[in-house]
Amino acid sequence: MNLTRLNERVICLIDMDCFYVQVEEIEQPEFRGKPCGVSQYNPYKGGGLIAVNYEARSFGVKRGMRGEEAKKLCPDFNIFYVREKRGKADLSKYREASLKIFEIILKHCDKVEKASIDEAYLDLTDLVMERFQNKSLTNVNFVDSFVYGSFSIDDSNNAEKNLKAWLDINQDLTHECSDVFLIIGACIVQEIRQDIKNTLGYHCSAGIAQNKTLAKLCAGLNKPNKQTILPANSVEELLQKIPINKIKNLGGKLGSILHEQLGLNTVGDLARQNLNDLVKYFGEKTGNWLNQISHGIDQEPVSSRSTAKSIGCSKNFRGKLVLNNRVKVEHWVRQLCEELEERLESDRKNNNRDPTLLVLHITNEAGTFSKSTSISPGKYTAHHFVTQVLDALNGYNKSKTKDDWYPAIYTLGISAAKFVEKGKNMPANSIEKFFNSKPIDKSSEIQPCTSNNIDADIEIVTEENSNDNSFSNENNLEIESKEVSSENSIKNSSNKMDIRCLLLKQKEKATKEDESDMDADNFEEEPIILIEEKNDKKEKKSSEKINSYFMKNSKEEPITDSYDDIDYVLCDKCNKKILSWEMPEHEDFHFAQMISREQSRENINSNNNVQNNAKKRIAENTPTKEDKSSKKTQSKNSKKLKTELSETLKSGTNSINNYFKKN
DNA sequence: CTTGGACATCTTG
DNA sequence: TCAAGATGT
Repeated sequence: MNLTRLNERVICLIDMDCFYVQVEEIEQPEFRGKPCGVSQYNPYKGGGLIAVNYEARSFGVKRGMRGEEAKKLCPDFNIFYVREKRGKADLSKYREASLKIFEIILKHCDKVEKASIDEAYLDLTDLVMERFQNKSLTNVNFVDSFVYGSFSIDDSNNAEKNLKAWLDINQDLTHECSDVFLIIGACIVQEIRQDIKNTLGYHCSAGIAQNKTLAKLCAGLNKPNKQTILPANSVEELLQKIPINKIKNLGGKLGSILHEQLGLNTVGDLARQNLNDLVKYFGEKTGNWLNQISHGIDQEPVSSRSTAKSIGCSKNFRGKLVLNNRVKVEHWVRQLCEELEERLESDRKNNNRDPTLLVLHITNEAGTFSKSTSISPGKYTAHHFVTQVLDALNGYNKSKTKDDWYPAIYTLGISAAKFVEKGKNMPANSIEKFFNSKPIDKSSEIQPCTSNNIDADIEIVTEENSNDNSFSNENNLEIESKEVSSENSIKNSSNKMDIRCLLLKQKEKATKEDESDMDADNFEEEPIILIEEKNDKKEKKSSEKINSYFMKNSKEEPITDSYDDIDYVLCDKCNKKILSWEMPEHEDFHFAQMISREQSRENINSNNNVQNNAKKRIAENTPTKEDKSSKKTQSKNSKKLKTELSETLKSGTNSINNYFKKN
């Protein structure tokens, strides 16, 4: 037995290149090799692009662009439209394609974690060790592989030479070292990718490294249709210059706190921070995680879970579409519940499980809230959901008149969760429920059946096993991993002192201002996170937005008999008054028309600019958080601190410097 | 001290 | 941006 096996893994991320586009291209091969994109909603604007193939990217077309914008950059740009149902995207075609791909992957490897509709993590350790120990090493014959790092002495810019140089160093594949394991892993990955390509026609990219975070990171280094190996010895070099937000889980708020408020640019900068400071700052868990990840350490296992923990749908209602009366609210509750029922039904078939929890989520001007109720056994129909949801929703309606709804709803979401095996959903509060409704834990699906499960009779075990090949309804879109720019200036100055000083200052300040109920020891343990008030931007623009909202309305919709104005929207396609909550369906109608025209090869590219106006971003009142200040669970002290600090920080351009200046 | 309910918030494509 | 989920408290 070799030591290496005990603490090293070979992990891979496989990521389909512009997945949705590939699905369409395979369906309609005549578009292969041409610049294409898949777009969603707002068909008359050319839609918002959710996937763009590489031919189109070379013209500068990007995800998120409008179809028409893309056409300007690339006149031959082809747009595929996602099917819509109830005013929302219907991704079933892509889910089915995804399933086929995963079936192939699973033929090669059983430790597969579905990370999204087009991404999978594989733990190849066992397979690699098997080949290593059997010495069943196929010839290393990489066709589209890269290695990260500089190994070629003479010409380090030549990727091919570089790879060859690295392979030469690790010529002896019987030599037990992590590079060899990665090479064997990369062979396996190449086989899998080739199988996918040969069987289904999809090309994909992959990263091979020692953990999930690194695999994901290096998968994005060379695309499309390429795979990248990250040797352990190159990790530091890579992280040194990689921007923090490229790391999985640091692409959002936490990442921007590190960047904007602490002035850290690269993972290397993060690695130079003092662990204690990170812990003080972000709490035990996050602080330690940041420290580990900054050194390329990530122990997260590849789980075999292949179904979602919750299934839900939601919709935003912007501008005049806000749900400000009961009719609209009930209409949309029904739509969402129907969709949910539909999706749960197929989930029930595929995954043999029932949800036990129904969750309502809303956003209005007072903030965002959620409320959950339990689902009674057997009551999985839209009808039941509607009743429950409306019941819960009423608690948020302060309107004094029976037809109106106040505060108007901006976002409505309904989801189902807490799945148990089919038929095991027991009436609430019954003791049987406690013993029988074992939540379905997909992470254990590979485990052999053991007898210590209270209710693991043979039948149930069989049912569980039958889940192995099913995949969840995930809606992630195609991954666009941007080229990692290496030109980031590496910040030289260590930031250790910054954090420490900041902490001291905070402490001082807090002690002064809130002496009575602040005790220093407790304070020490409380993580101090620089919360940039999430409403930053929103608050700024809200009043402006309201103005522009009214201006826009008066300009572009001067018509309509005034009394029912609120409920009607003027369709700028056909100039008819349409009930605002029926616009999506109405738009579908125009969309269908347009598509059929397009198919009959009429040129419709240039004729509907005017139509865009009505759909232009319309102002939306911003939720204020005031109402939430009474939350009982929040620590007064830390909240106060955070707010103070964030306000201080907000007010300056360079937050930390500014903080010190002010103090 | 552990677990679970009920929300709130974050991350991602 | 929006929608879907997962994670944190």
